[in-house]
Amino acid sequence: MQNKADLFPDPLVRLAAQLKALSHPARLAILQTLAQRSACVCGEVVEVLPLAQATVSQHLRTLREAGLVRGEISGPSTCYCLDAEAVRACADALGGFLNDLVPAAPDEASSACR
Amino acid sequence: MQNKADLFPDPLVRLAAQLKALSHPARLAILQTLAQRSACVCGEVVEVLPLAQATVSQHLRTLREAGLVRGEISGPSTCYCLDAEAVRACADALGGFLNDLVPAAPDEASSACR
DNA sequence: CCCCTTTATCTTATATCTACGATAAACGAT
DNA sequence: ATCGTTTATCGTAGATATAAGATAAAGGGG
Repeated sequence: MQNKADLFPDPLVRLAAQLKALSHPARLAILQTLAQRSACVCGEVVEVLPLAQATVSQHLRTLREAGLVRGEISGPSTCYCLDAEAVRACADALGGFLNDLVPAAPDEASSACR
Repeated sequence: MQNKADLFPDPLVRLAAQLKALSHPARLAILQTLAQRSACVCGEVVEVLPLAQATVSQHLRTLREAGLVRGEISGPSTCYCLDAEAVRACADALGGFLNDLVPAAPDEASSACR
């Protein structure tokens, strides 16, 4: 097949990668859970979600690799929490992209189709 | 395997689905292309992207099914354009979600990890 | 009617994602 | 050192996603 994704401008590739990390309900739920209890204990996340421990760990890894979440080992358990700065940066990036697409003004006549 | 995605709250499932539609660079590039030339001719999109016609058509279908883009047949060709309203709604949905996560105030001490 | 253009769909291949059992690794406690 | 707890990783099955060639469908022009 080949990976054509890298043929696109870098900003698009990076934005798409972050959105991919957000594109599963389990990962959105994990972010909510981490935000609610700022105490970010990993085991709690597993209890809250309807998924096996291995699956949750995998989703957490995805979020870590996307830079939206940080984790550090603390004794036998691991402490996860949102990277608030990164979450804001991601929100800004997508917000900027979408606002560039749609000039914000509600001029409904702007659509050329219909 | 089984689809565990539906076990999550409906708002999360819907938001995740929209983000999934945005999670590929080709689709982001398509949205930009449609926004730039409000004339939304489909063939132009194929010329701009480094992808085969069949692949572009498939990405366009994904965007249509996500409700972000509309298309109507016009003679032999097809006219696509952004659904500006839907794009704004999507931006608001994600913005709302992320702002709920991160209380906007830059109190960097809020992170419990490190 | 017969081409030509344009686009969607069919089919197939390859790759990536999702999910989880099994197992390993790390640590605290006994 | 052995055990129990907690979490990451390995291996793997099944599901989706990506990509494109081939082909069909639909319209315009001759």
